Amino acid sequence: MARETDQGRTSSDKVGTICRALRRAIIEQALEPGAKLPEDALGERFGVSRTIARHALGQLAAEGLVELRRNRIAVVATPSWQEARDTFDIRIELERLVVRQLAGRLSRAQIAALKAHVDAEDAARGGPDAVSIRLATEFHILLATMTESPILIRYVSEIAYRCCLILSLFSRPHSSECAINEHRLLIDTLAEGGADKVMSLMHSHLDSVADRALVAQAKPRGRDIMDILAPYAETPPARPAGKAGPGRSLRRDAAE
Amino acid sequence: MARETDQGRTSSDKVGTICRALRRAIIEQALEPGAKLPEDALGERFGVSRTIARHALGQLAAEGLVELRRNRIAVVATPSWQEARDTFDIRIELERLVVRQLAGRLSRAQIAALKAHVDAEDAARGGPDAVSIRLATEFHILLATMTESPILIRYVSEIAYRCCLILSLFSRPHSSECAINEHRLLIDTLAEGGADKVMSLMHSHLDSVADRALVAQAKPRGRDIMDILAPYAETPPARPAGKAGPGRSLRRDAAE
DNA sequence: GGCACACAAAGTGCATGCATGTTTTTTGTA
DNA sequence: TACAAAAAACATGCATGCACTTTGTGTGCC
Repeated sequence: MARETDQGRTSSDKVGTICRALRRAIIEQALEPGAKLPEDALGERFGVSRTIARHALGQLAAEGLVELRRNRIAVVATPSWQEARDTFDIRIELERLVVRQLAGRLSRAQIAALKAHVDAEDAARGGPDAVSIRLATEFHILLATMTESPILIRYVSEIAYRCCLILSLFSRPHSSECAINEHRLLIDTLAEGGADKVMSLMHSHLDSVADRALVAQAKPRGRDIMDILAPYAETPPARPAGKAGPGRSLRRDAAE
Repeated sequence: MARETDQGRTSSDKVGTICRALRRAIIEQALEPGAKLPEDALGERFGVSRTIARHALGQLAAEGLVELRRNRIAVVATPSWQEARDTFDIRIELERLVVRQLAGRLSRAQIAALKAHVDAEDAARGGPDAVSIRLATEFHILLATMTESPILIRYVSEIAYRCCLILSLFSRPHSSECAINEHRLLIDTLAEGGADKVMSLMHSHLDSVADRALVAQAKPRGRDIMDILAPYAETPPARPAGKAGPGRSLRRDAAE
């Protein structure tokens, strides 16, 4: 009874639970960009009321993972290619900051944890791409966590998740071996301690990740049909063979 | 006009209204760090129900402007000094990105808008510090807006607001003339177009802002009384041994 | 057969009510 | 008077209900 600020075990934190679940589902591409997220369905699935589901969607929207349109069903965010580029630009700067703070200051335990994580990445190489991408992302988040800077952690996490989303949108089948090697190299260089060296290493690592993801600009898989058909729209719909004249709302993909 | 991207301007958007109002109140120091924000009071004040007030608080918490503790009244965030430093570090990198994108690409109208804003800053020089700080912040947000990169705009806005909060916490009476001059110089250099030059200019500008704000680490004005008294707590109250050094602010939250 | 309007189904926007947890006041006791 | 336990007041956590908006569908008119 006379316990002092023991908020640990009794906190239900349903909103947080739903957020985590949805985040994970999104970055593992179980929920593709554009997938609908009705409050009712979420609430029912997680055993809570719409109120909570709604709140969770609000948080996810604040993180940029979900798009919230008024009076319309929320959908998983669908960043444009330009947004994707900008996101990676920001990510590069943020993670340079991370490794700058970390260079030469990691404890042995931390280095071990990082190596263990990369081993896990390695182990997942045979599995589905989604898991590899998630693990690679979580490596970067783990790195950020070690700065113990709440703001940096939050921003890097957020943007890394967004990049995950982007990868699932634009990237073709993911070749993750190189990323894993780069992660190992990153750890070693961090242990050595040259801040500038690690920063440029991180820079080029993320650059190559972005390149692998974004070279093929012309392939926006789950994009809005309006955008996909834009190049074809200049021909008149005289021959409506199923894909010439999109009226208005033909977004009939995704979400069962 | 754009067929989408029309979020929030129309209709009620009560949550957005409350968010904007609270943001402004916070950055103008009408609400000091640590100020309580009960859902009831907010709801009543803005003529909405607790549900909406609660949702708004959630958004603001996601932006880092308010702290949300379970089962407790929400309060305006109170960043630690270390968090403040980290925030400015991030801000520098983000705004370097902004001016990098903008250098040499501003239209005449945009430059005019920027200059007009600085004129407004100038006009507000006699008034209260809070307004000067807000205007200076909004200058940076205006700059970010011109990139037309939603992510960059969001992040810079968020972090600029946080910096506002930090200024109100740590900064002594604000001397804003220099900042205004620096803003003018920034505009001119942006118009000329040397990206590197503008970037380093922005860097030094924000560095000096941070310095003006953060030199006096030992002066956390509106802090929690527990933190304020922390240095004195280690000795019995009979003889408080002067300043034992601020060292660390003890974290009482057991956030797992 | 195609188009427009009307109507029904689905979904969100929001307020309210009750349960639970926290803070403050009251009260009983040494 | 000082102090601690109980209780009232207060505030949040969450579910539910209703109104309004959007969307899908059917019907009548051309």
